[in-house]
Amino acid sequence: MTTPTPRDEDRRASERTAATLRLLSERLAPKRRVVHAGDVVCAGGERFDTLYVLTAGSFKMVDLTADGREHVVSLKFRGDWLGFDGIASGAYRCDAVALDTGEVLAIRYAELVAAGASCPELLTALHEAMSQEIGRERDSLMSVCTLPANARVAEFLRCWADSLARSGLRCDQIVLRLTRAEIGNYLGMTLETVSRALSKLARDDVIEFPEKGRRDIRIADVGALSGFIQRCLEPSAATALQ
Amino acid sequence: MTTPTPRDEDRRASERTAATLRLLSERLAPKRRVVHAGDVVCAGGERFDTLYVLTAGSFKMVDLTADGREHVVSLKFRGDWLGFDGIASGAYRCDAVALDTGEVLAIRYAELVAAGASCPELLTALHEAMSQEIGRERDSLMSVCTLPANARVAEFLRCWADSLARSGLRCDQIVLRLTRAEIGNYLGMTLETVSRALSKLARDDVIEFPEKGRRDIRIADVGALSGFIQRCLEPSAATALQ
DNA sequence: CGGGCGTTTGAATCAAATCAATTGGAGTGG
DNA sequence: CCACTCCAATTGATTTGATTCAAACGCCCG
Repeated sequence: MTTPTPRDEDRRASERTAATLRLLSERLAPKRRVVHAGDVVCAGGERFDTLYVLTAGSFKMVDLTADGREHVVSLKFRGDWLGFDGIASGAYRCDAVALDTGEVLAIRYAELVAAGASCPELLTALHEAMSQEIGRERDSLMSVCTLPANARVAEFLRCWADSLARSGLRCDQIVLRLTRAEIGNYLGMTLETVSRALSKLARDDVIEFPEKGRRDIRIADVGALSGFIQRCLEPSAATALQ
Repeated sequence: MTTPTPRDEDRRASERTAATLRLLSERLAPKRRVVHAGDVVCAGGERFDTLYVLTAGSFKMVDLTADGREHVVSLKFRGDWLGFDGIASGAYRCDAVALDTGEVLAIRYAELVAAGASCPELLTALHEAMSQEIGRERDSLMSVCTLPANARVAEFLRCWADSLARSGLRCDQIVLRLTRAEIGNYLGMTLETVSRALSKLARDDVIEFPEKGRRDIRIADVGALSGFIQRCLEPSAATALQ
């Protein structure tokens, strides 16, 4: 089971995003832009006029508060759009920072809406992407609110694996391109707690660290992650702690 | 200072939502629907085909997890739209429950998009509302992740007051139509902690309970709430705890 | 008046943060 | 190649903020 066959659901999702990317390319001839780790697209505060669609690689969205602290608010993968938060206020609200090398399509919002008049599928694609972001962000809010630390880290990995699966990529091998501190920032806990949670997951054989450096993670069975999360919620959770 | 003059920003926001409501009414002649406390619009799981715009009253959005627990994920006020989460999946993802009597406009999504072809302002209104929801939800995620319990409750009140201000309503008087348990559920803490935080805020004269029943809250100065939140974050926060 | 629900408040407990020390890997330069 | 630094990560000890458990109060309504 080194390269498990994708679930139907994931395959369909993957095909759908492929179709959307094709549609956008054909109808709008968007500029393609290759990005490398650390590159910033949609800098917070910058005037909004274009949306970006991620065709490869991954991004973190970083919000800066007035008092200087910064916060990772979401992660983006193939098929996700960047920049929606700019439509309402006319300026991007946070930075999109590339985590590895990848590619985005730059889509002028005005052009997209104009083209939408003659090609409703474009609007449908836009609305679905926005709707999905709303739902996705709600889910992450939910898990932050209700799950204990160990489960939250497990859920984080599960989401990451899910996103990879939906992108059509193998999801049994995750290369974390975030430090423990950044993961903690994203999940609302300290880096020590993240580290402890990962150690606990490894100790329970839910994940594995194949390399010496502990940046990449093997997830033999995504279902085991869900199981771990469940165990954290049960009252008799003696095993899922410590 | 019993009825403070609205800030310019709030006045403009209020006018903008009024303009949007007018536009929707003129172009789409949407059905108006009066709701009473407890009424459900957009039941989770129901097939999606219409969006609702709130013209009066307030709503809570309640998400039900697979295992039966429910979670208040956001609050809605005049000018907010309900049902965006249904676009992507074709079904509403959570219940919208009225907190008091109010009114919504029912807008068929298909009609809205069709009318958008000849009246781009309709699409702009839709996109701005969705974008705003994305930004708003991000903010609430942020505060849940980073603020300690006392500050989180203060922030909750500040947001509620802000929303009232943007609706053109007086914001120095809030009638909580949620129990402590529901507030706690929304903010990711227990009802006891909410109660303690409110008591603390009252003890510090940031809020007041004018009535015997402790459901409505006077906020003489919204700025004082922000000050309280700041104090919670400072390292020498001796005063903002306990 | 009495029952029921929501709320407040106190005391004990616990999970996570903080503080602190150590390890480990990557990169640099002698 | 090794010594050195730097930064990320791990792990342990301690503290603390929030939950849990428990009791009492207040309000509403039959």
